[in-house]
Amino acid sequence: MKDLSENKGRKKKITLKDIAKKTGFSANTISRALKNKEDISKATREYIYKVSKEMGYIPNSIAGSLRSGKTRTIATIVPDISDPLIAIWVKDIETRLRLNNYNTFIINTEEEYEIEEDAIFFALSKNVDGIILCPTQKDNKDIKFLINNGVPFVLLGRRFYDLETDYVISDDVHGSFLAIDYLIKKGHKKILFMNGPGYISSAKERLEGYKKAFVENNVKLDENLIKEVGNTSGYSIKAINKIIQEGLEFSAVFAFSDIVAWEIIYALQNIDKNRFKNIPVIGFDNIQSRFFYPYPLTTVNYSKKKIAYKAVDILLSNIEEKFHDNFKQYIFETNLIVR
Amino acid sequence: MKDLSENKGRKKKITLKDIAKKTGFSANTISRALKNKEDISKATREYIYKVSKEMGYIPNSIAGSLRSGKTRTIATIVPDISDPLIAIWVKDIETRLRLNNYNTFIINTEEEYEIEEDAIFFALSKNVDGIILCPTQKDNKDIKFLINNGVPFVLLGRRFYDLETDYVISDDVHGSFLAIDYLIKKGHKKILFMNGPGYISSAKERLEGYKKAFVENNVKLDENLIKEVGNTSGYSIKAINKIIQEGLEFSAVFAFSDIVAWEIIYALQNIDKNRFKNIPVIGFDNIQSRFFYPYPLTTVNYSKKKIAYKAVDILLSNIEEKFHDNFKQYIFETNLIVR
DNA sequence: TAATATTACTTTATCGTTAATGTTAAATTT
DNA sequence: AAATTTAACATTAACGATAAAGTAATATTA
Repeated sequence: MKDLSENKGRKKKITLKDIAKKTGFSANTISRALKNKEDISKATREYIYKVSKEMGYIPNSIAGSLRSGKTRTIATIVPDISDPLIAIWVKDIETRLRLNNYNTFIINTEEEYEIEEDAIFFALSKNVDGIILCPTQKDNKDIKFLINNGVPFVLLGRRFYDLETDYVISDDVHGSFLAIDYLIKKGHKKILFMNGPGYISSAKERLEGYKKAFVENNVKLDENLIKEVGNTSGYSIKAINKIIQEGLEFSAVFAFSDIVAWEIIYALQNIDKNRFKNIPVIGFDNIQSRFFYPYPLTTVNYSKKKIAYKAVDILLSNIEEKFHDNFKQYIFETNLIVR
Repeated sequence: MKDLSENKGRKKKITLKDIAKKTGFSANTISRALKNKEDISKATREYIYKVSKEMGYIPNSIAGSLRSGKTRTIATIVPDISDPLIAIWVKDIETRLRLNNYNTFIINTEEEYEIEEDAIFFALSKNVDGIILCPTQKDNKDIKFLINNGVPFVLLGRRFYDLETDYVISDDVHGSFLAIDYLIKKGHKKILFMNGPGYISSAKERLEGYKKAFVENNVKLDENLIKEVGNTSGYSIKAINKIIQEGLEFSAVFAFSDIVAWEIIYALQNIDKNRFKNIPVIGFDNIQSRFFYPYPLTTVNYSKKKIAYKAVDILLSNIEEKFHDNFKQYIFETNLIVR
């Protein structure tokens, strides 16, 4: 940071060897001194620190990783970093990892299994110490591969029923139940459920909570009101337009996510502001927890920070402990925020 | 992906040597075959491909990088990945890089210069081929360091006036001018400007556009209406509350970003829905371009995808060309979206 | 005081790949 | 038929760090 010379080409990188030559110690001693290992005298350590700083030494962690077998790098594989929920998760993951001297690279799967598979192989070829994965769930071969190869990983937000893995999720059944219970107690019986794709575990569980609320309130459930929407931008708008065109009746909407909820509200306003103005729409995830959107959205909340941190903590403990026989499976509580 | 054995420990990784032993060729030949280099017969190449697939070979790119000096990895250093604008940028960056067989890791600086400096050193120690950086601009020592060490990098969204670098930004002066010109032509004279911190180039330029619009419309500008807000969540809410308590008069608001605009609208609604209902608030960035929020926000738009892609393209061309004497500086056009 | 332990190092080997150079047999040219 | 080129490999060394094992001087203990 001090040597602002005129040299425009890439400078020769300083290595341990260079510091060794300058100080008269061996490269190994330099390494051990800079890594605060034992068997180095205080004077030597301080001297080596001083010289390496003067020389502008930047350790080559690639080389270190090759030898040590550790990269202190985690792959975070998610559907889409530009989804606000994912972005919030990833932010907290990155922060938590950084404070533990780990770093992460992000890969977006775009909810495509092939990209997920590529991402995992890519991660392994980069010798990551572990993987945080929000799986597409369109297949589970790659997850089996991770299990069989003993790669430390943790699932985020989704889980498999036919595979034992570590995971961190929100209590989707309960969250969904709370939302529907609230609506039913407000007198709604025809609650349109714009759920996510059925192969995603969180969608399965939110459906379970939806049904449970009808059963517990002794209200008959109309299966026609249960819809599945994709997660591409604008998908829900088209879906709700079609639903309304087809003449389906409903008095409230429960959406798979806040994003879907926004689209529904957006679409309903566009179709007929007055006609739908008394139709409550409830979302999921409370992505407003860190933003202040002027539109008050009732939504199912849970601590995204806790989920992200827990995922990191589980992964790092697995990496550092090496062996774990009992699976670490966390389900974080959900509550309803009425706005 | 096929060997789903019961082995729970981490499996011995297959190396080029293992394939060499199995096939009878040398490790070098295996490497060259798998990398589609020359001087390998078609039959040999196909045979090696087959065997390496059967053995479940995953290349150790750490080792390859150490030897070749290339990592095909880019560091993306941004203030906060959970900011929707940044998340959109980063998504497009990751996609574009992935399609070019590069990958990226993300570091959040939280707008702190020390973290930015750490991030850059971290990136260099990871031997990245280049850096995409949205700088805090609280200092520029690290940028000078990058320049002097010939590290390929490109600035995203912000630029320095006292340093020649590659950068990609939006036309902030013009975007800001458009917004204010629109408001003035609507009859507004007291336009509160909730700008970003003054040391950020985009804030400087938006202020320039703000002033320009007053000059060109021959309207006297009240310097008291120019405020700077921080970028932590909720900051603008507190700021606008204070401004209103102090009795400052204004008939319209121009915000540094959509996020700030949302907070302003949120706060105004909270204070007195009726009193402020005719106060237009204009944002910047059009983060709704990929979402459908039900609240119509007038905002300055530009192509976030073009900016992100251009940043990647510049960086990769710098990496691959090695030498570039003329700086690549792109300013993308802005327009006003009235909602 | 001899035996042992400790301190503070050094030396050597190795991680897995790939760049650079070397080799051999067959094909081509003269 | 001798000389030269080419194809298709193999061998060696190196990237830069660190783990493991070795060593010499000094300190401690029996």
